[in-house]
Amino acid sequence: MSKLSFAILGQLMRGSRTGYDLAQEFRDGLSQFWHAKHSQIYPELQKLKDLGQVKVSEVRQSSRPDKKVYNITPAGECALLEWILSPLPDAPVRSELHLRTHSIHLVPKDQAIAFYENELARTEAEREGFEMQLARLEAAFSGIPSSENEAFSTYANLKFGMENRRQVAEWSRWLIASLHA
Amino acid sequence: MSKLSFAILGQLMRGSRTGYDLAQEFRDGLSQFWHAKHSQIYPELQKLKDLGQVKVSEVRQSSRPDKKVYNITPAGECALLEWILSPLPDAPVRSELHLRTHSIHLVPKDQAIAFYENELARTEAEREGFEMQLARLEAAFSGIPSSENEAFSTYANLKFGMENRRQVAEWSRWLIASLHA
DNA sequence: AGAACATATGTCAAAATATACATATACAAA
DNA sequence: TTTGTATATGTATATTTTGACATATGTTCT
Repeated sequence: MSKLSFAILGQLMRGSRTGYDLAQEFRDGLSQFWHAKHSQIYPELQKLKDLGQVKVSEVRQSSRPDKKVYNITPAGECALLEWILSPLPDAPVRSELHLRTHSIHLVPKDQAIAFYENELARTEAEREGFEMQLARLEAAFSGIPSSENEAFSTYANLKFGMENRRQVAEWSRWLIASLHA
Repeated sequence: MSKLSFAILGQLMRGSRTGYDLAQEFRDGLSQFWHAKHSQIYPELQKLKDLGQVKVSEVRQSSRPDKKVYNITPAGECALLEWILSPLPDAPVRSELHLRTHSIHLVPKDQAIAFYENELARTEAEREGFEMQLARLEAAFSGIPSSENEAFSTYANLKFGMENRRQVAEWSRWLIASLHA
């Protein structure tokens, strides 16, 4: 069972989805903490079906191409629940931004400043995105959702994203100021 | 030219290294922002040699196995400098911690709390590691290294690591408190 | 004397991921 | 009418990364 399997099961636990639906979620909101392309998703759904962790029902559509709707099975639920709190392996970090920063003393300062100004703008835009989503969730639930609700999990990750972008932005500003000095 | 190539060139820019040296650096300090195993490094050094971006000299040793010392070439330097400020592609995020958090509402609260208490301890330990390294660098340079110095780049990444772990720890504490409520 | 460990360099197979190829329907815009 | 876009599902190929296998030297500890 790959990590992608659990990513998919986690989504199916929130309701029925097609491979296409999942691909869109991995491209958009979900992409803040996991990412996958449809070329990975379709074969993975097949594997999960063979393992009996999801079941599929084909739905005929007239206005659109037919689709395959996937649901999690009790076996799938069981596997998901076991995985959530199992020991977390320390994931190898690969940040190209910091790989570049590691050699930043080699380049002209003005160009480096422009580079990080650009990164800062991206980071701020992302932070605003998180803040808007958080505000929407808070409005819908009149505050923080209770911890039994799936919206709580979503809230926790959105909050992380917002705080994280804030931290990255602050660091970028420090770096830009240091390069100016 | 893969990202690993640039990771290696960045290290060789700081001085001669063997494949073994690089593997250790990727396992230890460098691993905070890039990671690679020796099984990836040795073939990559071969490719870089074929491209003329590094040169190798074999060193006979009496007290240890012979070794191959790699140096960056002018062509390698040129490729590295071009890469540092080139447009940064947005890297797909894959955080297993947040993938799990996405389903945290499904598990018993007390077990979830224990899980995040454990993560918090790891994060704090990492933060202390960064703080100690930062303190050592500051002591060695009597403050922040100047931005032309390679120690500046190292300092910037250590500072990021420290601030990042602080943010992650704060979020973990918030999450634990929310699960208690 | 034997075991464990750090040094040192490689290869091979499998898994994970990305990029491109491939096809089909329906709707809206130009 | 043709072009583009969203829906919908796949396969094929290449690259990246991991984990296991493989070997050899010298030192230190028991």
